Amino acid sequence: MNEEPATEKGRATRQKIVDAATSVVQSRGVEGATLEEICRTASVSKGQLYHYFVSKQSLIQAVAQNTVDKVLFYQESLFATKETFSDFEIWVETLVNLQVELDARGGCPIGSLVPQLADNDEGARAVLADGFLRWEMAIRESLRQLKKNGALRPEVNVDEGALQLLASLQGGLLLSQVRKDPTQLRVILDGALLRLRDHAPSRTEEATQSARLHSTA
Amino acid sequence: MNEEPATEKGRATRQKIVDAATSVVQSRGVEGATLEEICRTASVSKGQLYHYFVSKQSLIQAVAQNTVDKVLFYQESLFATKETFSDFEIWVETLVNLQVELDARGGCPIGSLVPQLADNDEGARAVLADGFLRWEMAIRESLRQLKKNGALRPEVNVDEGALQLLASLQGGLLLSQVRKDPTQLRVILDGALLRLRDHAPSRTEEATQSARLHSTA
DNA sequence: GCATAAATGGACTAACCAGTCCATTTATGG
DNA sequence: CCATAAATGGACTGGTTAGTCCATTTATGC
Repeated sequence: MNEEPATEKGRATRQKIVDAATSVVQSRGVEGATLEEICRTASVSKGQLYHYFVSKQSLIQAVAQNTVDKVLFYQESLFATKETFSDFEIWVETLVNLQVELDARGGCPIGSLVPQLADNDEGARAVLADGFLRWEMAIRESLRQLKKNGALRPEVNVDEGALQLLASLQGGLLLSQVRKDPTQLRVILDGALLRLRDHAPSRTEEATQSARLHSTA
Repeated sequence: MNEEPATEKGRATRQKIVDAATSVVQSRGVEGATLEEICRTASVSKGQLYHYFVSKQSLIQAVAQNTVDKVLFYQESLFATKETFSDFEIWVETLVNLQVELDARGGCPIGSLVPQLADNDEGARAVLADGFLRWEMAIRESLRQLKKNGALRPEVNVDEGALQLLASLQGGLLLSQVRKDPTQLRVILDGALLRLRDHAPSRTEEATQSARLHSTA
């Protein structure tokens, strides 16, 4: 479908275009993003864009893939080491703080693309669905780790838990965005963690973990 | 901003335009919806459209309001009588069945508009935020009723519960849409309901304390 | 039924947009 | 260095779009 760059320079230019397009799509939406603005943002000519992409649609699919890769690179790093419940609380705080910095704008970069692409572009839908699957698996592995460490009771269904946590995150980001209030995300995610936490070990250990969380702030 | 119809016929025409626009926006997106397709769908001329709306943006705001009204008319009816927990389970089944009928397309009509409008159109954002508030209040009232009937323990925080349920619904619809699998919504909502029934203690105090400690930025 | 206002139909425009085309420049491999 | 391929710049086009304008038709109130 697309021209694969043959040289290093070509690959760099292609990536520059995809990054610019990702940024423009994020702020203007898929249909609102024009190739002219993308070219201007990337400091690239129209000829270059069509040298690397056969159509706007194929560029948009690359944008979807790029968005997924960026978000998951970050999220997978956050989920790399999750041993205790307070690690998850730190994760929540990290996400809330990010939304504060962004002024609650943008929502989830992946989630925002879903209503615009899922029903009209099967290729893009598959890319986004794959992104959410990777995300869900990262959460699932972390919960499994927690269980292994005894921070979760064996009866806890980590598969369902991961899916529900991801859904709460998506809904939380949506509500934070529309209400311009990042603290909504905290209340929502804390609630989602709650059910898992009900199965957490004794109050004493919980207090220790809580203390550690608050002292590292 | 808009011309208010002076006659009954005028009001009918205006509504016909808004309904057509709502439908077109749902399938093509805000930017993808053209005034020509809207006029064709409504069987109305360009002159009529601009007789009732000063711009595309003001039409889109009317679409947002119309979408909110339609969804909430339906949802508020569903929440009218909620006495027991199985009433909520029926609510979940109703929503899942609706998504099956729709082939998991469209997602939440209100939620889908958020990424497209919240950051670029303050008027539309306010309309959507108000819609979610009404929705949250309907859920809240139902939970309060449940509590009154003894189906929920007195310690349950219905305010947080309503918000978390709404977030799970939004995230669940998003994931169902992108995965083309309506059953995702059931797993997600059942989990959120279970959380309320099993009555986890509220973490409000701790959450606010955590917020205080972390929001030094 | 008449004067006035509301509603309607549709041609028209200026701007814009995705996509084309091709001449020119730059890199690569032998 | 030379031949070839890759990369670049940007003018151009045909179709589309939001928005305009105005003549005509239809309704309303007195």
